[in-house]
Amino acid sequence: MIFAKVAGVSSATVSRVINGSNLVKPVTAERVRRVIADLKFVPYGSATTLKYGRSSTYGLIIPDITNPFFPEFIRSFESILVDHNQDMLMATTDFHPSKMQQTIYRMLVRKVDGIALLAAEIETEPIEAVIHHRVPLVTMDRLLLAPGLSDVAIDYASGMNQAVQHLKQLRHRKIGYIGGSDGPTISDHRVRAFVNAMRSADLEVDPAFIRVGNYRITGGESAMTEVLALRHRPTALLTANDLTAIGALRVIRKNGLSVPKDFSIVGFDDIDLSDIVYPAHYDPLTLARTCRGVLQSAGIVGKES
Amino acid sequence: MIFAKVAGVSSATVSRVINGSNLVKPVTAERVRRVIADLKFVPYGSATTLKYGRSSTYGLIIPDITNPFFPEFIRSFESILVDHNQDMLMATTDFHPSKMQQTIYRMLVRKVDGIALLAAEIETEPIEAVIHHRVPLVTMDRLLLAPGLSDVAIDYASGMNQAVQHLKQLRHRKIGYIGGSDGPTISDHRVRAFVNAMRSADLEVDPAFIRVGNYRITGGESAMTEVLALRHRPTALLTANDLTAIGALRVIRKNGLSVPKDFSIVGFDDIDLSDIVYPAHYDPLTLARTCRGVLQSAGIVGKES
DNA sequence: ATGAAAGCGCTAACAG
DNA sequence: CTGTTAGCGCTTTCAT
Repeated sequence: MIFAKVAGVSSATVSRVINGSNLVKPVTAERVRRVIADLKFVPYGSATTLKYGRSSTYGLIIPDITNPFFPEFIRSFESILVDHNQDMLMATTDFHPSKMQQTIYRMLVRKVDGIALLAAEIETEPIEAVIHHRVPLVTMDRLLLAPGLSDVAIDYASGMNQAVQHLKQLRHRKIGYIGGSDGPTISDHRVRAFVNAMRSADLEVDPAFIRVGNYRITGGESAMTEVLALRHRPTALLTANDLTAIGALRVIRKNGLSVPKDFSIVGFDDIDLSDIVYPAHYDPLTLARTCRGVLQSAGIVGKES
Repeated sequence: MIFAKVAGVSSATVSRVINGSNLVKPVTAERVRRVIADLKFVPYGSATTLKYGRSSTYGLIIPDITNPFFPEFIRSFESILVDHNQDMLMATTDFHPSKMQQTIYRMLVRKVDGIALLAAEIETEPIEAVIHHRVPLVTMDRLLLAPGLSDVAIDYASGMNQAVQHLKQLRHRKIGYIGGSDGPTISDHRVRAFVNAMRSADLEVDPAFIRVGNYRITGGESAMTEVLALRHRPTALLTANDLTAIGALRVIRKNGLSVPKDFSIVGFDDIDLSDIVYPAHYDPLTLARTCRGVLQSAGIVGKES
């Protein structure tokens, strides 16, 4: 180590000083610290990673950073990481399973200490790779568990009940639902929760009022267009997430109708949007707790803190 | 290498196969590939990083991921990185200089191959550290250059001219401006561009119409509150970015006034918000070009592609 | 209280 | 065409 020679010590001593070992004579430590500052010495993280297989880096995989829910999540997630001196490797899948596979591979190469996977694409292959390499993995709303695989699930039942009750109090009876993408994914849970909530509220579910979206604005738009084409329309709509709500809203406005006069729209994320009624389902606290759950499972945050 | 023995070759050969060297007999290569797949072998990136000092990772530092401009930027940035098999280390400063310093340090430890710094906090010390370690650094709108330091600047003059001309055509004469944070930062450029644009349009600049914000919704709100308290009000407002515009909008609505009836508001980022007039200044193309500029300077993208 | 040395996994140079 | 080896920087054990 070239640097150590300048300080007149061995690299071992430098290492000890940097890691705050108390085995170094204060005078020596002080001298080393001064040289570190003078020479702007920065250690090589990769050497430590190589030696110990830990990278102090966590991977975060999200489907779509354009969905305002995710920036808020990222913010909390990163903040917790930073507090623990960990870095965040972030990647977007854009809903492409192949991108997700690449991303996971790259994260394994970088030896991340854990992965939070918020993308719903149910590709089991890359997930198995993660488990095989014993990298803690936390998914969201997949409702699948396995050794090395945790899942943080949202309590849809309660959220949907809140939303439906809220609409019922506003005297809505004909309530529709615009879900997430078709297929055997998360969205099922939400639809089911919606149907159950309607039953609990003694309201009838009209199948024509249940539409499929894609978690994005476009999905909300096309679903709402379908709804407007119906002979009998619902008077209120729940949506799988807030982007879907925004899309629906746009179509409503484009057609000269208005919220809340002609329709009530309830989103499902508590994104910061005015003019719309939200049950605070994913409120900041819940959000932070979710993050904490993710990181607890990954083992970097203790159960209490 | 334990793994290499299973395949009956040396680690060097495995390395050659992985890196696509043509010095390996096809039969051998095939056999190695099969074992790689069977054993789900994933190389240790940190070993390569240690050997060559390159990590194939780029750092992206932003002030506030809650500002919708940044997710859109991140998306483009990451997409270009992924195309080049690079990873993204992302960090938020939340406008805290100390966070920025920590972040940069951590990125140096991780031996990132380049840093894109979109946060405006003008702390020269951490920036000097980056330059000292010869890590390519690209800033945005700092308008400062140095060896190893590039800057991608936005053409405010043109944007402001577009905006002012647009408002003038709508017959506005009393146009105000809500800027970014106070102090000797970027926002200066924008204010100056605004004043110049007004002059070019032969419109008078009323100092009372020029207000300070903070690039966030709250800043737009308080500045707009001040504006509403004025005896003579402007009829149109330009804002430093879109969040500021949203804040102003909120206050306008809260006071029973409306856009565009009582005020015209023009934001400055082209975020996806309806109901508001935007000159497409940071349109997707411009955005991508900006990213490309950032990455070109960092050396991972060629001048033409 | 400090130094010497080994070893983490990879790859380029060299030897065969 | 393939194997051997050195060395990247760090930390820890073992000497001293």
